[in-house]
Amino acid sequence: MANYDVKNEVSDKYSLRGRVFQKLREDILSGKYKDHEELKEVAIGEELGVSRTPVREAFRQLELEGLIQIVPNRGAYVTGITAKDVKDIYMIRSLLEGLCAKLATEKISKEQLEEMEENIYLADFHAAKGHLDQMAELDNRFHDILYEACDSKMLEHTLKDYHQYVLRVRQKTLATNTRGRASNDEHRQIMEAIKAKDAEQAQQLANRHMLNAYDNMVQNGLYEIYGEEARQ
Amino acid sequence: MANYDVKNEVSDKYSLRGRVFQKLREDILSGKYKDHEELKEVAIGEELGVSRTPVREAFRQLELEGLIQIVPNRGAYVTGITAKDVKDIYMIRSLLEGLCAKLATEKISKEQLEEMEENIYLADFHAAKGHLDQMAELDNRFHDILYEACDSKMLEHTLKDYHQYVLRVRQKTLATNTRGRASNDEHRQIMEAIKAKDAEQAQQLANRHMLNAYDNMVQNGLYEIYGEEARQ
DNA sequence: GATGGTATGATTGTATACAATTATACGTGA
DNA sequence: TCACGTATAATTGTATACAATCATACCATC
Repeated sequence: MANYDVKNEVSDKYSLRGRVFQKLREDILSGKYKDHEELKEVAIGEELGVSRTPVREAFRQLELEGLIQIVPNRGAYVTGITAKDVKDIYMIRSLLEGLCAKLATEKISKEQLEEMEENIYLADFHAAKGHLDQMAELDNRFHDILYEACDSKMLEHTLKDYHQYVLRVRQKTLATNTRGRASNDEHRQIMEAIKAKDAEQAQQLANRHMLNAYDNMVQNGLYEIYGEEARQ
Repeated sequence: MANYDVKNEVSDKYSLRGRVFQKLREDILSGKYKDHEELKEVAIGEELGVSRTPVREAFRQLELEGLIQIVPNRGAYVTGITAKDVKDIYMIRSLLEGLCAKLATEKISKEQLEEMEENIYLADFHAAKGHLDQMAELDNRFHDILYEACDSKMLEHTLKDYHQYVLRVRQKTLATNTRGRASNDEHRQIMEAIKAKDAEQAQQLANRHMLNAYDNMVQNGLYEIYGEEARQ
């Protein structure tokens, strides 16, 4: 069996296809391409200096991500992310992160638990210093550890997808320093429930953690970035 | 705004790319291609009588579905579905179908509710007659209605993905006539809870419906189809 | 015999050419 | 003026050619 890189993020960064995919995803999520806008293969290709082939392949991936819709022989149309989408994602994630934490309580390895503790410790440090970028990075990593620790390929895959999806929003959320601290405290509680093998508690805490993150986001009015018409 | 077909299933059936995608997905899920098997573009292309281009595009989609893993400049390797995956999917679906039913209680349209009632009525008829194919078809449709009725693009998308994923297993499950009837009775209960606007009840029933479906599957030993090594 | 390097073949990555389909513009006839 | 059909252009769908990368086999060297 080939010992290929299991940690390989979906679609490599260094092929043209991968770069086109990442670029387009970023541009759609950031709002550069508006809802229902048509994406033309040659135009995108010329803009990025590549031929149609990698662009087309990226389109096929974006379609499965739900970011564009491809109509045969017609074209590709942007299906942007709306405020309603964000709300729904947090609702879904709330349930699934809870499940994930519950499963992780049984399945987590010693190494993963240690990395979690280290993560939280470090995050305390950066919170005190006001290092927002590092905070965001550590927050990402905390959740990734949790996803990996649940020992479910399916759940991990789904959660990582959603995580990616709302990443842009979430990073702005953490930029409010108080939420950064509160978030890390919640991480600590989750970690300690897992460490104590209290699956029920871990589930509830992870569940709440998501709902809190969403509430905070709403309070700070971060929906603005998606424009008025995205509002439900 | 272009009035493109919103019901368009992911990847059209009639383009070469779409057909290759469907064929490969079917072959992977049915076990024709074993775990870790390498898929070669030219070989697949020759087998299906198409060039590499549609095959490559199908590969990119399969990767995002998690059915294969593409290693840059090396190749595509099958990531089969294991018994553990099926178990995890039902666990996840149990939560999400519950959420979906809860949301649908508020959002369902009169037309959707009527189609549901008709669906259940028809399923009773076919159950009595022992028409297994129609039962399976109606079961699929019941869940699709529910997914559409929750009025959440994100949730609908995720649930449809998972539904597709386990479809092959599920159809065999319904083939046991008693489960077909029981399943339809559960559908009726869910529908009536929605009709009575009892969201909490709808959520619980949908939740249980999934767990029951899984239990039944395990009892009937349907994991066999994935071979011994798939068992956890 | 083991090790390492090079040549060769196989496979994927990308670009481009051509075919099929769809959208648009224009002209004809009522 | 409007409806309709046809021609043309634009765009996507597919096939193929070429480039880059990787795996393998073979041979030289120790």
